Amino acid sequence: MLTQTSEYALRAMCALAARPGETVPAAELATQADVPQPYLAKIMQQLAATHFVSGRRGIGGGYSLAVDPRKVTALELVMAVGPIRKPRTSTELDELGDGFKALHERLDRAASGVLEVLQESTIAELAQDIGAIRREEPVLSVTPGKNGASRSAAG
Amino acid sequence: MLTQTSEYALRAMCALAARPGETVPAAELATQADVPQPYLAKIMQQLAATHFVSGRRGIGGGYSLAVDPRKVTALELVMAVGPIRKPRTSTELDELGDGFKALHERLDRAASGVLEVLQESTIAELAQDIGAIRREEPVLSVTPGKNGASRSAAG
DNA sequence: TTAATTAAGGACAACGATGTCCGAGTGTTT
DNA sequence: AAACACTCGGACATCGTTGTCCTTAATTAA
Repeated sequence: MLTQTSEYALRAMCALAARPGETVPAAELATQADVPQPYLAKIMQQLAATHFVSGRRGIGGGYSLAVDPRKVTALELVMAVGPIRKPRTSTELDELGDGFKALHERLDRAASGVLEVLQESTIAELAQDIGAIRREEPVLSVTPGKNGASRSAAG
Repeated sequence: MLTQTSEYALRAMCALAARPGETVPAAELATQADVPQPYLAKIMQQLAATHFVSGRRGIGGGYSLAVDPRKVTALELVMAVGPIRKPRTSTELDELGDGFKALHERLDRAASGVLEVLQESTIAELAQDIGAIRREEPVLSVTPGKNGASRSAAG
């Protein structure tokens, strides 16, 4: 029903929604969203192809939001990265015969519950608690010395 | 979340629960539950290994219920054929940082909804409507004539 | 222009879910 | 007992998802 990719996409999108206007590299998003970096890159590609984010290459590049997070639901995002298993139509139920009505009713009700939760949740709502992660240093420059490593994290 | 195998297992188990005491071949269950025959065989194996059903080989063999359908929940059955994705514990939520609380709360709520539906449904309840399928001829013996098909089920 | 940085895109590997097949075991018949 | 028919049980193949890697393209700084 809900795949791993779905959750990765939601986390990354929320992390991005917490930085409105900013262009964030995929590597940084992967760190904040706790997603394998190469795989998140793949997911971000899909989100860029479906115009949820826009990617910019080169120095200072990265991904930035291309939509209003208050108007995009979690369901739309999940559908963008992969087809979601929708509950059966009543027509399909008839095909199987009437014997499994009780079973299919319950299964479909469970599936509908998941869809509703996703439908009712906007990206902005899901990302509302984020911002706490901004307290930490985003990414540490690993270039050795030169101007002196100022990476004492415990501030 | 809920895999195809889960649904197959539930349908087959319901079909079996509608024939208490009987030993039904996997092929017949596959027909009634509308599941690919060779694949259902594999699922029935798992259900036999987990002692939900007991298999008997040879002529007149098949599968029979090994549990009380009123005391087995759909959740137990689903877990028997494959691990189900359970909601995160609050401890795991802390590991990821506090930023994604709202997101994970909703996702877990959706997952919990599915679990609850499965938990609240016993096999007996799900199979209550079955029996209608017994009106139809179960499987037609395709062996031509000889001693004549004496297996007219409609008594 | 050259070098550095970053996304875009495709090829490849690993894994589980799904689907198919053949051998082992059981009962019937001779 | 031996041969045979029937059915389960485990091994094999296929497919999509998940995850990694490498090459290419675009953008910026020097």
